[in-house]
Amino acid sequence: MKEMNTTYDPKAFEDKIYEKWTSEGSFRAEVDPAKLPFTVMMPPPNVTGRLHMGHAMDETMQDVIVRFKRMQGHSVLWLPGVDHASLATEHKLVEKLREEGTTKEELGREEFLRRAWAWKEEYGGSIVGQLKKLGSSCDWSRLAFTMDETCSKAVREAFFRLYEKGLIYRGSRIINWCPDCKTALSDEEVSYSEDAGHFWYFKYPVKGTEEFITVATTRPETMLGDTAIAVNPKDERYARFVGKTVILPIVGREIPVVADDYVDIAFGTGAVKITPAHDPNDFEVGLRHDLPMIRVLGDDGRVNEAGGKFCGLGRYEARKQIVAEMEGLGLLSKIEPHAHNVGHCHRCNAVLEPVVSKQWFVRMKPLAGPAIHAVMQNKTKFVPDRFAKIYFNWLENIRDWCISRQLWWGHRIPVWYCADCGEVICARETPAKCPKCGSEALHQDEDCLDTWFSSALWPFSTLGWPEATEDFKYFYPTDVLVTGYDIIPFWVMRMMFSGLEYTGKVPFRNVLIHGLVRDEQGRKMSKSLGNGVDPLDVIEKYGADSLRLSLVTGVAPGNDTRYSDGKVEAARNFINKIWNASRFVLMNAEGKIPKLSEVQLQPADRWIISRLQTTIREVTVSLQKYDLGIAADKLTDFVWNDLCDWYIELSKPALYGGDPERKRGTLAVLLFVLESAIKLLHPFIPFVTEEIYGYLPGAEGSIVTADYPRYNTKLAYKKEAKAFEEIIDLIKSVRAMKVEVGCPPSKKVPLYIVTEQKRLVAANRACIQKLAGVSEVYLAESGAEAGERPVSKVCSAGQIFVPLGELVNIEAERARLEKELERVMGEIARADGKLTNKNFVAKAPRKLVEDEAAKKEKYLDMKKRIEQQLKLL
RNA sequence: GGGGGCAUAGCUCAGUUGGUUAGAGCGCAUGCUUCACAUGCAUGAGGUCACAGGUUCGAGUCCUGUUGUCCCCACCA
Repeated sequence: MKEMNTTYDPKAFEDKIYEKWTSEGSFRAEVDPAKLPFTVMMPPPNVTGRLHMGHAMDETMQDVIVRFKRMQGHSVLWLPGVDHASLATEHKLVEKLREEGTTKEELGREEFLRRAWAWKEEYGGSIVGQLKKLGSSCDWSRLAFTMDETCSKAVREAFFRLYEKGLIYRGSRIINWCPDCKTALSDEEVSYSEDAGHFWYFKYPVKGTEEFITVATTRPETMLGDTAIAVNPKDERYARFVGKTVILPIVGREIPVVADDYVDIAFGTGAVKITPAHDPNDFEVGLRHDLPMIRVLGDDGRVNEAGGKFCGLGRYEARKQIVAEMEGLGLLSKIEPHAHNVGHCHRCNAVLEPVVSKQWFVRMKPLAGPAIHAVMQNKTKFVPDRFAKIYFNWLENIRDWCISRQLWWGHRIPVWYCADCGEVICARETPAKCPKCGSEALHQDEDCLDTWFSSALWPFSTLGWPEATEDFKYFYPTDVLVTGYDIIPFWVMRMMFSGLEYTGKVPFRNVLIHGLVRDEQGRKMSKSLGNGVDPLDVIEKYGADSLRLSLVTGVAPGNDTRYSDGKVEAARNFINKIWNASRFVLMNAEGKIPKLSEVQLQPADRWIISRLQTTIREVTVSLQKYDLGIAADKLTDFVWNDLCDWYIELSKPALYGGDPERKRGTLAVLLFVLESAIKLLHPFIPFVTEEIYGYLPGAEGSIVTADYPRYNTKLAYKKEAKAFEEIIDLIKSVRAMKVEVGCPPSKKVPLYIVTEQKRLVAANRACIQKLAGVSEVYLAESGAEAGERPVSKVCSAGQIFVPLGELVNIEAERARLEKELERVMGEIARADGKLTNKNFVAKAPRKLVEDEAAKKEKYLDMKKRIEQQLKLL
């Protein structure tokens, strides 16, 4: 046997073990008709990114599930991948170019893309390395990238199909425009924050009168594009103006006063300036009243030619000058401070401009319906199910999805325009000529697709769809998607409707939603706060297993969790415990160790085997329900308390007692329980369990593909285990008693036990001596055998007595017993309360009533004993 | 305005379909160099489960309301 180090040192083996797994192809998924598939698609991290704590938790959860299923005998595919992250990557690249003193326009599309690919190669590889550090057991031979050939083909196919069905259209709508990234965004990519702003009240002169209509605005610069004033048709204050015109100050344009229900009489002045090209509501008003749309802000956020003399000014400079000029004209009636929600770019945080723009959209209503139904019919289940509500809420209020981006890094829109006849051609492959006029003067749409358009296809594009590949047929639909609640609108929803639309099936049967990993004070980890913790630093310090375990323990599904070094330390300490328990077993395991079935089991053996069975059942059930936190908790409890604190201590008399057969039997039990525990733990802490597995005599191959322990009724030993609990209780009682009376733990005292479990106590005499710190164990008929005034305590097995002679303080002892009596009386009263309640006896399950009665008996017995003892004092 | 979460020990959190005396980790107190482990062992203190009603034989758990707190969506120019 190789020697194990005295302390757990993850650095000594984690990397080595991952290499072994890789070289042995342990995570290779096989299409095997004899097995049930189990498929998980990894949410692809962005190429630009570095793994953060959120990823670490997400990956750990997936890995736990996947390793569990693999050990259970499924043919597991956990498919890893990387996302091209169109906007995020391009944004970073553009910044880099700026530092180099150039721009993407200067480089040109081709050169820019060449650089982007180089960037991808560099960062994509680093993400893979980080995932391996964590221990992720994914099939690297199937590593996918959202822009690889297979995925790109799927994107064109999907676009083509939607286009043919009329579910993709091009149109001029108000979209969110980022003047920094210079692209359109979808509604989901806008993050709102409350910013301090102002209301500027402008007076617009009514033509042909001396009167004014006052309007308020938060964006004065948009007045350049005003094409009407709207009032509510029921508003008597303005009724006489409807149908008249006002003269737009500075610009001089004559614009109508229209009546529209959209205007809230009670808000502001009751009159609204209408800028159809720069506000979604105004846009609608404009359509209803057939108003011209005048766009006054260009793509760079500067006023354009339509803005006359302000042309070329930045939007805020224009705002300043316009306000000043209005004031000069005496048309600024007041300024009020006003906090309002302003949309910011998800990526660069710039203030967005709503502008009218010609973009590509996906018609969402027809796609949302089936996606809602599938979840209603439980074809896909959310875990926890409360997230289904959030999902419904999104889909029921969904608006068309703007999918075009004015970017270069991404999937180019598969649409071509004929320069000669203007025909619009959507095709899977680049067309050679115009199908209408035969012209070869075709040019492809300049824009790219929203990154999420390709992500939406991830569960099947990675398997080769639209081809009916073996992988696709075998591994699709996938079993579970693991992701954070913040991604539901971006991704979960879109994969759902995409899967249903293109494959006719839900893309996954379950969605396991988790929360965010926050910092120690509960704040979101963010770059600006600088409070992010790098998982790799933690791994460096504590090892990957400790990080993994700390990220799933004490976490309830869907809830946020806080990261803290303390939690990782606790996990590390636990793993060190496992390590040393293994070391203890292996140090003693010499010679040939018999199988469990060949051994004469002792009461303690049956107890630990029984506890193991219970643990197997509980952990298996929890994992099947994706309750990782509960599973980890049960395992920790079993290994630390039952195995280490009790069974290992109980085994020592047998190991060192000099009876070779007893020793071999105990070792058989120790090895069996240890091996089972290691297997149960493996999904959570794969490295250390693999390392320990390698030391176990008789263990073959890798723990990765070992059989997951199964609950065995024959090994449940329910009765025996319950009986043995009395021995444990007895030992605890002796220890407590010694502490209570101030007897030093090192002082060995004789122990007298009055019990009906004579055989059980006798069989465990050595254990009681060792664990309770007792010199001799006597089976007594009464406390009198322990001499005059022994200290006593009742326990579930009966009553224990220790003659402590001069150590006993009569008064203290009386107080101690009285306190105990009080507690017992309380219990009796409680049980009595239930048992005298006719309704309880009649309606509660019989077992419960019986238990309660038995309990009362037990406490009555205890009461009697304590009272007797008090009399003797 | 709409939707949702959370409120349990000093702190961080678990608590399965309602059912023993509500748990864990950390922290705290006391005592232990016991031959796997001080990254440890033993013993212990600490909780009106936010509040008020209701359903039930029985509520931390289910229902209604209140308060506090956080998040998401929408958004009035």
